[in-house]
Amino acid sequence: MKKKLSIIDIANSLNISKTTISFILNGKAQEKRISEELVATVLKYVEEVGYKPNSLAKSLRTGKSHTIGLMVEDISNPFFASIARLIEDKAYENGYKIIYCSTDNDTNKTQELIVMFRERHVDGYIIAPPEGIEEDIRSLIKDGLPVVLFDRHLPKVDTDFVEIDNFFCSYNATRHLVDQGYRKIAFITFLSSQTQLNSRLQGFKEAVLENGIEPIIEEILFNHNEDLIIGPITEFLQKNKHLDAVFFGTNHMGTCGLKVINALGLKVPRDLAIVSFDDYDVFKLYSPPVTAIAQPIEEIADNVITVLLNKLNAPSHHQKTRSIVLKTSLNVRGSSEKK
Amino acid sequence: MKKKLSIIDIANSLNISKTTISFILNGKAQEKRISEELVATVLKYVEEVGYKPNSLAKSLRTGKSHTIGLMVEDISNPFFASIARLIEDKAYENGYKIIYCSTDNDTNKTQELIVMFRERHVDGYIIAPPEGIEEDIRSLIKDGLPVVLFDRHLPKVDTDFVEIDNFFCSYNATRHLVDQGYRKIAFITFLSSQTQLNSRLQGFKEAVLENGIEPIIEEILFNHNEDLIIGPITEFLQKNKHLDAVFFGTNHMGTCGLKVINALGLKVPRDLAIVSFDDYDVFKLYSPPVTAIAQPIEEIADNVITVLLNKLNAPSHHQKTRSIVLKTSLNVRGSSEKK
DNA sequence: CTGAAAGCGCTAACAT
DNA sequence: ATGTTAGCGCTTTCAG
Repeated sequence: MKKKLSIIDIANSLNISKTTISFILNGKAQEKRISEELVATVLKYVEEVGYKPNSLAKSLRTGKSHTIGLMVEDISNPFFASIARLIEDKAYENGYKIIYCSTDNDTNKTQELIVMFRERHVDGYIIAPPEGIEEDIRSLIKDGLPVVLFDRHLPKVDTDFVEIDNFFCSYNATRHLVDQGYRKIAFITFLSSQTQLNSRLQGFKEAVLENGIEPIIEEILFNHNEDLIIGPITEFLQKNKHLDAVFFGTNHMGTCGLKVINALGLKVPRDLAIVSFDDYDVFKLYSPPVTAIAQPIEEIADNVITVLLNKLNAPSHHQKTRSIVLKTSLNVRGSSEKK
Repeated sequence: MKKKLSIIDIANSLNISKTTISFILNGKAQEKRISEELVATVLKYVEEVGYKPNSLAKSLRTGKSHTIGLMVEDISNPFFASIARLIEDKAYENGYKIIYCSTDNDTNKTQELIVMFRERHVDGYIIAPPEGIEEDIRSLIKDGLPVVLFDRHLPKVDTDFVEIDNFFCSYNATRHLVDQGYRKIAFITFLSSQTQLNSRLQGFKEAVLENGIEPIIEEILFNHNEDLIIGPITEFLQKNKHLDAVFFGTNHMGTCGLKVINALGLKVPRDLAIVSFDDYDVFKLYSPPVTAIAQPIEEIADNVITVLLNKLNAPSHHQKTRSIVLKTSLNVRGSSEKK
């Protein structure tokens, strides 16, 4: 119906040059010393007819798309979904829109996705990187594209990132189990060299070894399909009946673990005490409620977007990279009651 | 580093016209009867130097952005997060990317978001519409933009939509409670005229009235803030101690309800039987596990994207609109055991 | 203070 | 079968 109008249409209607309109619309009226009345007229007219600049043309010309690419492990994972929600809000507040994708921790998929984001000319990248993606990230940075990693980082790449103090909180949670009297503690995690998982593992080891306890570790292949996580956990728990506590390295692992525990009819914490990473409804509502390490989701999102916006608005691209490490809290609940 | 190359660069390198390149790259070689060898040469060279057409320029020229706008109520809600994940996958498979946003069921916010999506020239819209958005949706359709609604629809707007049989599954779940011997059944829902909520309410009413039971209904203001849901539920349950069963109208309501039930120390199902909409981990893992209405998430996503892609590829824009209504299943569990 | 004009990279009608 | 060229709508330099 109503034909999309362009800057020329409105220039004609107002009998002035489109340059002037452009200047006014881009806040350069002052700088270009355009009369206040003209500015007012133009603004009023533009508002009246509901003119919206074509952002595609604008992007083509300026090279900025005002789009941020967000790559998470899996948007349906509550941790990433919550982060995405918060990042979305902040981004929109600042005039950026988000395009997102789930990497499934798959390096190839992630590479393709990065190519696609580049094609789409996203202005900045927020990535929870899978392993093996170092080269691609480095290449982004080399080309001057702002990148912020979160949840984990790449030790061999000098980038900004924000994450939590994985070693400490894992160490701390393990100590909690020890303090509660547990001795046969297993750490169940994904088989991966991702920094966050590795630090969590180290934190666990440190805490048990320090107490003269032999670490028991079960590493499961990452898979989006729950059955392929539940299966191995079941097997593991059945083979290790002497365990008195389990520490789950991620929320997904924890949820799957609870399913297994229910299926096996184990009583928590009598048969098995439990601690899990990430605090969310499932853990709060379980009976007994599950002791969990709560990540400061809002703070993470805040920091990620702040760092990225800084880089986006940076006059020089040569600022120092920032590593932000945030504190977590251990929410102690019934699942790790004193033995 | 490596300067972004354009179609002209490669035309020059190969000493042919950019038109030819464009034709070849867009699969019009046959149609334009370009020699197979030339096609091969070009394709090979393009691959070699890693040339990627500038999609911005392409979009500006063609008017297609290959982007789909996805508007959900809240991306951090597990139902919407799961749907988003599935839609994302399908869209990427078909060469479309997703930009998404959370409406919070806020009409004004949604209007602004629609304006933004239009500015960004998204090719198609997938929307879980809030109330009062009829005019804006109508205007999208009038302008020839493909729109598919899901989860709910707008009775006064003739659009494609996919949703579940809310009336029936709600009726059915209520009957289940009645069959199990419950008589003082409350339906707790959000105060809203959204079709899915309304149908669920009607289904509940029908089922209880049919059995000579007085419907008890609690309607709570929609809010993103959990405390403002938990508060009213607490109050309601405390004032209505004679209840023997509660039916929660959405997953969020159900989760909040469980928190209240835990806080009040009520035993399920002895003190209160429970049924909730949407089946997810929290309900499966609760003790006792919660009887829930499972939506066919994958089917919903499949249908949504199929319908939208159809419209996107449609030769004519005058196809009939399609209303797709999918079946759910009632997963009966311990929370609604026979009284 | 304002306007003319070049050009971002691409597509497609039109020419050859 | 392949090349020429006119824009898509906008920003921005350069001239008044």
